[in-house]
Amino acid sequence: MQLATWNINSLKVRIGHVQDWLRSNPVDVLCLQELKLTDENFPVAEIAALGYTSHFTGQKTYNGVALLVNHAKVGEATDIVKNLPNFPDEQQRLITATVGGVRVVCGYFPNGQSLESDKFAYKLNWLDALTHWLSGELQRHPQLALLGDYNIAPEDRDVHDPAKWEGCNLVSPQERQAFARLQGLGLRDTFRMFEQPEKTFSWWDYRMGAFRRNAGLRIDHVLASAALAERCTGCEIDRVPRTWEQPSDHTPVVATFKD
DNA sequence: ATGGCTAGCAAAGCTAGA
Repeated sequence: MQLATWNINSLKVRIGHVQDWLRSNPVDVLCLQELKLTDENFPVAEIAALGYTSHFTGQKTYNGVALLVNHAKVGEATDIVKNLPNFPDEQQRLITATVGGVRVVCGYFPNGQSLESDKFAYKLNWLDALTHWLSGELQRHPQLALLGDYNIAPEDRDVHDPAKWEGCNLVSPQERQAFARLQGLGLRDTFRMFEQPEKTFSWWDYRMGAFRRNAGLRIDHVLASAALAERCTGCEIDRVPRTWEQPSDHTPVVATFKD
């Protein structure tokens, strides 16, 4: 079983990239973030033509998340939950479903903007609510994966220039503690279960030739519950779509699990 | 390299992203 996550930064602009990527990477579930469109504008037919069922919760302009399910390989998704039941929120940042015996949680974590911002407090509150909700969800579903754009680089080796970024939004101690609390639930960062090339990142700024200089961050993650992590045989970041014309600033992360 | 892209909204520069 393969689970993937990709912040596509506007599904309207990137539908062609999603189609191209899924044709060469027919994963079982693809989690998308930053749809930036309302539900009535979701390209259900284009995704269905690829053999995937779409489940999504969108909003105008911002946020929006989706689960694309390869129904021929893993069957249809069940028990779909949109957003955090314990955190009323206008912003559409979470969608969860059971697919192929795994509870798949797709999240677009708040960015935070800066440590002084109200958005940073919102980010920490959102992370707190997510952690509490997940503790119950893990009891109900021992096989669970949390995929998405976390907007957190968990360690300095996930940052191209740790000195420059020290204490900043995305790498601050508060955010890394929140990430550690997720790990405290038994969730494991599948990427770090395996040997990886140094300076492997999942996001590069559009500006300043950041991709060319590999000046990136690893902020997109696949975390797996203890029981699911036992089945994990690999986790890779696919930087190829970042080389395509008019790319998303994020690139897909794919985790593979034994049946 | 100290936001110097990009997308959305809407019709010109704003907000937001990370």
